[in-house]
Amino acid sequence: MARTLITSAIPYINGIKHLGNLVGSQLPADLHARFLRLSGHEVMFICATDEHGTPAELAALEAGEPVAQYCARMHKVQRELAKGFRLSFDYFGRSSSARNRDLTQHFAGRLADNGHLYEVTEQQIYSRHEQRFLPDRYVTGECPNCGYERARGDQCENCTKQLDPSDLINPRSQISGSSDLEMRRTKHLYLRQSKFIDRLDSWIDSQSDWPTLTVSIAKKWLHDGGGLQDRGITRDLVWGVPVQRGRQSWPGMEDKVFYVWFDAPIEYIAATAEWADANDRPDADWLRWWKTDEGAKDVRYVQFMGKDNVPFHTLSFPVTIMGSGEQWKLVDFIKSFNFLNYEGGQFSTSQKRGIFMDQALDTLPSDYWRWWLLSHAPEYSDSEFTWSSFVDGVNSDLANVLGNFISRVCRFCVRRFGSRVPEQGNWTDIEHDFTNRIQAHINDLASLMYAMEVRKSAQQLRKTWALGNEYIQLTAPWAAIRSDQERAATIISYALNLASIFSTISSPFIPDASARLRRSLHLENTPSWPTSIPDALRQLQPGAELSDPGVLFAKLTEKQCDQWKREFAGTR
RNA sequence: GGGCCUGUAGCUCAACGGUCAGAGCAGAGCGCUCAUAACGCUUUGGUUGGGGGUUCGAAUCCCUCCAGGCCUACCA
Repeated sequence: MARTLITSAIPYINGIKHLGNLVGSQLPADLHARFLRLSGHEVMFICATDEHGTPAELAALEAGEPVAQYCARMHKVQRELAKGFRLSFDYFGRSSSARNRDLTQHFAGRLADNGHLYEVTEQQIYSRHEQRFLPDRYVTGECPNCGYERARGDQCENCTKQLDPSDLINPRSQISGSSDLEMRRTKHLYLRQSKFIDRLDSWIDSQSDWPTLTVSIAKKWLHDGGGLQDRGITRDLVWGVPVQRGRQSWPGMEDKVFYVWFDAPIEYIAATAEWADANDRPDADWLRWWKTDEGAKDVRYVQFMGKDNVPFHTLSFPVTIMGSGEQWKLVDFIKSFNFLNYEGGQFSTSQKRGIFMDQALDTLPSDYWRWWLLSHAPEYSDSEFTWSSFVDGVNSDLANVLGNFISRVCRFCVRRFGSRVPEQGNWTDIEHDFTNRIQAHINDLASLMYAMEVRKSAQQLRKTWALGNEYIQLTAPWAAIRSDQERAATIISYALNLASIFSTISSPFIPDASARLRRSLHLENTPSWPTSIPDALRQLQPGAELSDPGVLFAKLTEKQCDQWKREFAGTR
């Protein structure tokens, strides 16, 4: 059996994610995981919260909570929202877990043993008032270049000049406003990424099928300027994985933690271990997904992420893996996404602009969002959410094409055949023709789904749904039943079987509606992807009960659309 | 500043060197009345951002200009 390991970029802990975040990794990853499971693949689908780093500390501070407590609370919130959107993770872990601590320290130890780490003593801004070191961007002051007063320590937003915090005139802490700052010496560990340029280069070159976006970002980092630079992997923070060399302490590195981008991707591995722990399974059960020398040779590993995450997944994390000298699985395919915009601007977490996951679920069931977002996924360029487009898409695709097909067939059956699947007689040329067309459509759909062509898959699925209405229109059972009861029975049975097929092939996009439809057809909710459509069209037993599923998707009104436009116009 | 990406019908997007540049939505006409006033059929919309070049042939390759987006390594 084919095995696929799927990871979605892990969402940061400091708040509720917006729909742009959702469509950029977790949702398409879920689509792929659901499709592969339907197709009989063994799937391990992993996600987690990314909990370390300065923004988490600051968010906790703002919330007036200890950071560990804040993260635990926000993890639960994000986990519940993921459930609300029906994201079918096998495990939703935490980068603050003991498993990730141990693995992160293990990797650091291996890298050190293999000579890939070195110590650098450098000057860093320290705030005496807050008793903490400040990351460059948390220092603000006057730009020496253009005089802009709120320039950040890493770059001036006004003139875009790259800065060093020591360049700033009248520097102060962005966090407290305090100007009681000084330069302090501090020692950090650097990862020799530069040593891996050639290896990374040939590895990336060997990936002939990666998306342009993924490859071009990786290549730019690899070769621009002086080429890939070494990167500091430790920070002077409290909240994070304590710096250790495996199980050993690291002299001179006490009170330091690993950089969040060092431990975050390791959490993909750690979360799989957390999955094993949570299910009382031995280590071998998670290692067989990750170690090629412990059973993972046949695993295909696919990552989903937004384009901002690409450098860490194509370069830094692979260096961690390669540098360990151990047989950890490298990624086989990276599916990266552009950004989703909102009503002519950007979705923004910091400005709280757009629609956030909790608000979305309070407004409409998850299937509505899943369908629109996936059918408009920003695959090849940024794409745009507007309420009008959302309402049009939902009404046209879900209510009119799919929902109405289900409704007209089921209700006809309930009224004319007493809520039982009628006998399916011989097919005419019409049925033979439609069966061929349906088969071709579903074959194409399967190819697109396997290739992770998200928008095209949605388009193809919609085309397949439309065949249902075309069939009903052409065969006109309401006319047939007046003169030929048996013919009408055949038509309705054929259409009901088609509805059953739809419930299966649509389930990766709209799992709830699919399950509801299966309940009305009294089918078990463990479908598998149909390979022989002629057989699938004779699945339902004549005489089997069925019930009216009701309205699967309510049409959205212009009034609602206007209201939402107003409601979500400002910031939350 | 440098790099990458995008610009195609009113809207959202396909086509990535080769039959009249396609699809959905919106618009128009016809049909149907089982159904969520839904559905089906037909149909109107494009000098492919501007200009130049390469080629037998360009939306597609090259140059240039214009517009938008993203990244630029201590936010994640």
